[in-house]
Amino acid sequence: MAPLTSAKTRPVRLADIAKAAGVSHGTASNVFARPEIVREEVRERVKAAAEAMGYGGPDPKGRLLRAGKVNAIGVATAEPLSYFFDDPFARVMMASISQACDATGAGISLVSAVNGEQLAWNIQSALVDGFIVFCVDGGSKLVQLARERKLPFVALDLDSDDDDAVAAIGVDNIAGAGLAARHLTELGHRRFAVLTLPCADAGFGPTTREQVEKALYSATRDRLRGYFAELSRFDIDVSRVPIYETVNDEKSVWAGLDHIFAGAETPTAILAMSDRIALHALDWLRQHDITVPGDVSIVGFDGVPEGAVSKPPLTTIVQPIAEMGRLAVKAILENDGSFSRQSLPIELVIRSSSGPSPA
Amino acid sequence: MAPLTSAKTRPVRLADIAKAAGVSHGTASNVFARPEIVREEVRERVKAAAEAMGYGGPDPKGRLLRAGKVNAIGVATAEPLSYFFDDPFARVMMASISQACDATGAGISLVSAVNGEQLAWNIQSALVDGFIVFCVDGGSKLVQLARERKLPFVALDLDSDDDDAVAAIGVDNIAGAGLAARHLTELGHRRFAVLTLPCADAGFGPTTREQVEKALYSATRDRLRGYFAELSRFDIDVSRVPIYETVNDEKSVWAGLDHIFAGAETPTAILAMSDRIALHALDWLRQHDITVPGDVSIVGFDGVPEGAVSKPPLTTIVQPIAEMGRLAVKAILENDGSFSRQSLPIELVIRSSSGPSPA
DNA sequence: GTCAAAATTTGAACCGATCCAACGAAAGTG
DNA sequence: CACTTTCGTTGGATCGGTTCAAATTTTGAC
Repeated sequence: MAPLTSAKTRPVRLADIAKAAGVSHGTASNVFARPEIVREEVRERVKAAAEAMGYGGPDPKGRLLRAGKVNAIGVATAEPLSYFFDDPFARVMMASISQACDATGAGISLVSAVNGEQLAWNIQSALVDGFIVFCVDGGSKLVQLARERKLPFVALDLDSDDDDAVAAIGVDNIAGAGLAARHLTELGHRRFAVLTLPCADAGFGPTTREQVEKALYSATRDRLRGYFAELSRFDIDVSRVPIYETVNDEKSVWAGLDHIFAGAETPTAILAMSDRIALHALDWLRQHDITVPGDVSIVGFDGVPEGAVSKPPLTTIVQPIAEMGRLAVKAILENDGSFSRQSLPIELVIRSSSGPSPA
Repeated sequence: MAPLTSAKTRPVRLADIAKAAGVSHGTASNVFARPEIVREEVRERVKAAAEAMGYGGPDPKGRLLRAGKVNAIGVATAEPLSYFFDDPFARVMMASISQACDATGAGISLVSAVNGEQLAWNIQSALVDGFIVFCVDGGSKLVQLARERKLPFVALDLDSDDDDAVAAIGVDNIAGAGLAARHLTELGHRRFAVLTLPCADAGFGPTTREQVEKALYSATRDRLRGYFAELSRFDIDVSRVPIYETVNDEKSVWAGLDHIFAGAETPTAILAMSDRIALHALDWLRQHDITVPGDVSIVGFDGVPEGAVSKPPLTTIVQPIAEMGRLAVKAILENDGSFSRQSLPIELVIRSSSGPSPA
């Protein structure tokens, strides 16, 4: 009773079929990797043996070790994995990253974890040739982890504070935010409110300029700086502009508007730090019979496709998301070490969510 | 300026730091894998050596080979990679797959390719413990490829024809389609049109029952069968029901409706094989001032979240997408070989896109 | 029939870790 | 002080392939 294939495991290796076919493992390997250099008769014999023994082809695990290259890039975020499929910005970015990967034949590994411990492990053990890091929240920890791995990586975000020798691709958030604020002031608006992206680790609520300056995520900081710099230029007292921190979801945005419009002096213009925030705000305003842009104007940030078909279509600062994705993939794949940081142009796209101040 | 990676190579291996620290490679390995069993003094010495030599921790490539398990599951489709981020059904499915993976700490690798040659290679060389196969189009080839890899895999789709011993999770498309057709007939509708998912390899246009029977993707076949079986039961002459094949995008759906509504006898009820089709149809109808459900009723299929907030909200057959994702991941991860195929319940959710026949 | 060139095949080395049986030293026991 | 445990460390085996210089067989020319 020879214990043959125990149906549980697949202990059939290349060496096994080589022996079965009566050739060396070197030749067996060639049959799969470079069939043209092995004599037809032998090739068929090996293939037959493989077939007979239920061999599924060379195991990539083995090849990988020898080759060194995984041929896949990791995309990392500190959000839960589903972030990639839920968030509009992430989706557009991922779509362009995928296209770039498709074009070069590289695969994509999604790396994430909410729990910090787990995240570290996931990054340390990810089988990838490099990382693209989504610096949404807790970005610096991610960057830290990615760097420790000593693999090429690019951060999708330009941190204006530390030009820390970390390779990064992003936009000038300060300038972009300035564009938004300037657009609204030029339309005559003087009473503003700001809906921010997350600053602290969790939670939402009214916040202050000082708090936002401490935000983990640099884009949040820079966008507020951009808004306020421009508003100040128009002699608007930014210390009186209400700032509400959201977590980029419907609930917190609605709570923010509840809060803002409960005040005595309601704004005629809202600066939203993401299109997602702006779109949720549009819903809230519609439900409260506040017309846009009649009563209130709103400008988003990002330029996701949903903004073009919302009601009304959203005026926003569009980032060249597709281009960013493409460059990020390129930076990883063709990593020659030279790449450092790249700032891409943003653009104000005026649609119908902004109009003259009612006052 | 900072000396990040030496950019070219990273020839520093565990063995190198072991030598540098004057310990055996076994001990060096333990320092990283089971620090608690090595004496503190030694541990620190090895860590210091690692730090000094710029060692980024044990390379997963090596560990992988020894461990055998990749701890990642592959999600495969014959569509371009961006399908995962564009298609509403895929997105919901992926979100639930991600959640299940997050919960178990497994990673996700996206595997795809439009080009067949490339697809085969990508599947053969994917570093995963198993595959979840999206059987959208060209499903059988994918299943074939996945099977050859001799790894556990689950197809997300129940093919009513070949219960081919392939593990699969899906819904009873025939019954689901029946539910949709019955709902509309009970509302008095007698003039129908069907918008199908892709059948042939590419292209769209008017088609016939016979053509659809040859569809590559079983869901397309089964849904049509379900529609027609139920309609026949109500003595509707299904041979006169126009069938238009779409490719599940706006362009083909609109072309389909152009075609269908150009006919003499326009339908009062549309059976759409996906919510995506139904949603695009809703847009077309609105633009043509055809009221829904006043003039025309429409029922979708899938139950994607967008359907709940469309105008009007979509009556549809909802699949338990989240549950399917969860089960699929479970099937791969806890693969005990026992699993075969599982049919999940579908449900008719009546919203506002369906109403009594105008006639 | 002989010999060099061309075509194949072989087998050892290597990729970078983990695992484990065996071993040496320190600690505990009688 | 001899004798077991316990603890920490060692080094060889292994995971499953690819690669390449050297060996062997074929083929071709004279």
